[in-house]
Amino acid sequence: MTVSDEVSAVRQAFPDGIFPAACPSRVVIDHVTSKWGLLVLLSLTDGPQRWSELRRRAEGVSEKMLAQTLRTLEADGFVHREAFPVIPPRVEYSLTPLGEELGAHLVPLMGWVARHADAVVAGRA
Amino acid sequence: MTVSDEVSAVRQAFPDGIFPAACPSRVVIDHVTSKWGLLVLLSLTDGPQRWSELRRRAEGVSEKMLAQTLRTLEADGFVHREAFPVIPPRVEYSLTPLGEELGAHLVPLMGWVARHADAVVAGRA
DNA sequence: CTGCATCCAAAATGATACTG
DNA sequence: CAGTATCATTTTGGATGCAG
Repeated sequence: MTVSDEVSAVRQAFPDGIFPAACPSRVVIDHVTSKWGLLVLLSLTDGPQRWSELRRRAEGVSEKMLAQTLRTLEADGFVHREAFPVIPPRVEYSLTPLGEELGAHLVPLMGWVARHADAVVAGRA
Repeated sequence: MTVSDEVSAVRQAFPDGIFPAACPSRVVIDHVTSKWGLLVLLSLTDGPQRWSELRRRAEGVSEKMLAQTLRTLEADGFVHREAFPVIPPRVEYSLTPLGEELGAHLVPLMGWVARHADAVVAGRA
């Protein structure tokens, strides 16, 4: 075993070590690891945030992609959207309990990447 | 703090909570969380594997994308490629020490997703 | 068997203008 | 402020042929 005990969890889900194309995990993985999905989820681990704040923190995201990402994550049950009927409009996004669980796995991953990214990029001739 | 201590690691890297577009982490994240990068890395946590085996396990990947993914991960220093000068050709891919570290974070994530994917997908009306 | 190169189709993404 | 609509662009994917 090269990694750890958690491997068994993956093994249970994929006994023959194959990741089926039709597997529901593929869908979720695609959403979570999408270009902006990860950044949005990570931002939200800091607590509820407004649209404009998310747009600012996930630097480079277009309005279209942010809207799409948020709607996807909301449909997946990771993100909660709450709109306040005021003028000007105010909408707050936050993680659901499920989203918090997911974030608990994402944060260490991002932490590791942040620590090693410079070395990795530097190593690419 | 909504998630855990590891948050501080991310905070250190991104003090103002902004994920800069030009950040090296973006590049690494894009590779690691690419559609096939994740599956290839996950497969390799089982140990060294040949091209044909990876192609079979990451169900649905085309030759073009597998080749591209492997070259990217190799350039990043996550994957080691060893070609044996035999006929017919035999090429084995494995995780580098860096890749093992990364895999250690990816496996728990995938485990969690595998356990929740069905519920998530079912919940999408 | 393990790839790389090329062409073409399709999907994801982005810039911009506009609305409640 | 928080989006939507539209169009242009980029990226991705599949099919095919070929080489070591």
